[in-house]
Amino acid sequence: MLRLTKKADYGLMALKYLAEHPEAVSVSAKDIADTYRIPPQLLAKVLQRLTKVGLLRSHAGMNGGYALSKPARTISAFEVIHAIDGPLFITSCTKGSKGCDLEPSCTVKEPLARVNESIAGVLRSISVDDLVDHETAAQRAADALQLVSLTRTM
Amino acid sequence: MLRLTKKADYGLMALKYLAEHPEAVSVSAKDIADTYRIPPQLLAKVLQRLTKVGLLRSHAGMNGGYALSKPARTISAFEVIHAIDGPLFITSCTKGSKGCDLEPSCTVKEPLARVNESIAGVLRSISVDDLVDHETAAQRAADALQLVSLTRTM
DNA sequence: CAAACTACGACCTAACCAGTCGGAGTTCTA
DNA sequence: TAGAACTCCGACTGGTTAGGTCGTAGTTTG
Repeated sequence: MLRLTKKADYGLMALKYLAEHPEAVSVSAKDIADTYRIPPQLLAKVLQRLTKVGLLRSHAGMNGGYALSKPARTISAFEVIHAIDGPLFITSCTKGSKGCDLEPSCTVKEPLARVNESIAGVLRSISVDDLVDHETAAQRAADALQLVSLTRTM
Repeated sequence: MLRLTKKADYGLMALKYLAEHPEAVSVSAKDIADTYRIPPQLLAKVLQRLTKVGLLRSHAGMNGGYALSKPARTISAFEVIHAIDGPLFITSCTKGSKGCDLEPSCTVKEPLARVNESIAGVLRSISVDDLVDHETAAQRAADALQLVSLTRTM
């Protein structure tokens, strides 16, 4: 499965929208929701979280809305996902502090933790700006894939 | 969250166990379950799926059990996860055939699909054998991470 | 003041994961 | 040849979580 939540998707879509409309001083959650046919209230919640962590700046009141707080190129997909879905762990047992129950069983988890880091690295390499320019993002991801493949044993 | 299921964890643990005990002709699900304190029936189910896709060979009857159907080095983590959890899609809307409902909204999904490929590449680069030899696996994953990092923009 | 926003928390619902149960088939061994 | 020790498989349950809604309070502009 290994899929990220819809909220994270919505967050990325919204940031992409904002990156595509730099001329707009402030865009309301409703505008973005209408564009992508997303439940407005749900998107609002997502944007609020992104505001809380400082990726967005909000402006209440009439003609209010959201705007990027820094250049799209400096916002990574990792930041967005982390802000919305929390820390990403590929292992199901790694729950914050305590490890696997209380057993010495999980010898498998150590190497998987490294895999987890690799995935985080990939997500860190993608910026919101990359989402806008398809060509660039596709190329960058392809490069990453190719380099990773070099380490394959099979 | 982006985490894989416990079943997948169990599957990897079991394969690791089998790889560590090449002298055993056949290991019962119960033996492995006891070792790792895993619900025996649940593990049995997982092993059955792995058998179905050809990663394991099963032997019914007394003194029966499971054995690897090919060298541990040639079994990737990707295969295991795919067999147990099904195809992995990072995007929540990519459901087999049909795309995002029926809208032109999901322009975000194209670059994310590339990210998905990168992650799959990382998982493909880890073999069951790597899980046994921690040193090697850690090194390989670290290499992969470093290479990926080279493509970062930030 | 009223309209159009953000902000926030409580709530509901449906899906899915984890784990259990029961029964049927298979193989070795005494 | 009977029974023990397995695999195999589908159905069922219970708990968690994601997805989405509702209502209300606060803020800014016209």
